[in-house]
Amino acid sequence: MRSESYTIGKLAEFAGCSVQTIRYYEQIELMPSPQRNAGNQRVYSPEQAQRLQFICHARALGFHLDGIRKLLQLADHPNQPCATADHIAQQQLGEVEQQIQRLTALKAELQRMIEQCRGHTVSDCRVIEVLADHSKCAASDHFTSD
Amino acid sequence: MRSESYTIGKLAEFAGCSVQTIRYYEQIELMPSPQRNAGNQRVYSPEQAQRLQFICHARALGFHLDGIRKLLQLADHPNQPCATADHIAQQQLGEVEQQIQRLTALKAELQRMIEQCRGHTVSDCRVIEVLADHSKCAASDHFTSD
DNA sequence: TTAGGACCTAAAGGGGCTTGAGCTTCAAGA
DNA sequence: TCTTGAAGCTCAAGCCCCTTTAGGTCCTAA
Repeated sequence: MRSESYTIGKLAEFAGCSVQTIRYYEQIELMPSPQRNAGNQRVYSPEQAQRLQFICHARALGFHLDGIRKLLQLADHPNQPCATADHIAQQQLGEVEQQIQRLTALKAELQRMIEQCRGHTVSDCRVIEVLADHSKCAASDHFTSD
Repeated sequence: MRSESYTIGKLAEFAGCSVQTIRYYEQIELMPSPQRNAGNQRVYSPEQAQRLQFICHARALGFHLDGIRKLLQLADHPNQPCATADHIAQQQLGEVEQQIQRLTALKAELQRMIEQCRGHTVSDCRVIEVLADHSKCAASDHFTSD
């Protein structure tokens, strides 16, 4: 086994995911089936390691596996225009921004709930009160979004 | 059928969830099995409607069903101290804050990626380049978090 | 009466893994 | 050389939180 090849464990460490996840990616054909050694264990090439790193990085950025599949196809054809990649990234950015907005609204409401908790018994606890009664929620707009 | 009772459809509308979701909550015993009318259709009381509203509101705030189950138990015992409810809400707030931090970092990276895309062919597209090479990612800290 | 909307059950699907059972292989130390 | 324990293997099921599908029954209004 040459130094520039990886066992599945080393590859997982390199790319920052779990061994099981790698096998899962192989199963759904996001990663190619690698070579095997004499004992039937997977042996990965540096190119395959790169590919997995790409996938894991994109996942960490929140891309869906579908989007990643498209990006990988693009990466395999470097002479095509990159409008599609840009589009996928833009879409991802949009989703992330929406999610941040939504979470920021939730954070405000949670904070208000917690701050107002008069804190003795459940019966005068704002946390439960607010959850029980939608109208006591100051910023109820976010329920309609998404 | 009295005016203050709900069919499952009306209840779904009232609480802001789907009919199937209500049946699912019944199945996992988050909602009680309601009475049935002569035609075996579910008939909900106002109390049950309140309970579902509580659940849906909490879900909209991102609480897990497990946490909601606990909150519901608390709500059923109004004379207990509310520390547990407060704790669950605090925990939820912490998770939301972390998520916002993570997403904000991702947003910055996505924006940088997109802005730098020189935009002609895939071979000089920063989107793909950055995804392929972790070291080209300026703020790579967030991969270790969580 | 009839159309069509709302309801029923049971089971499968989905996304993206994770866990578990029950095995084999590898690498390092005694 | 033997042993031991980590790492690997396959296949299947589980997880979260629903959603979808199939194939029916019931209700309501025209």
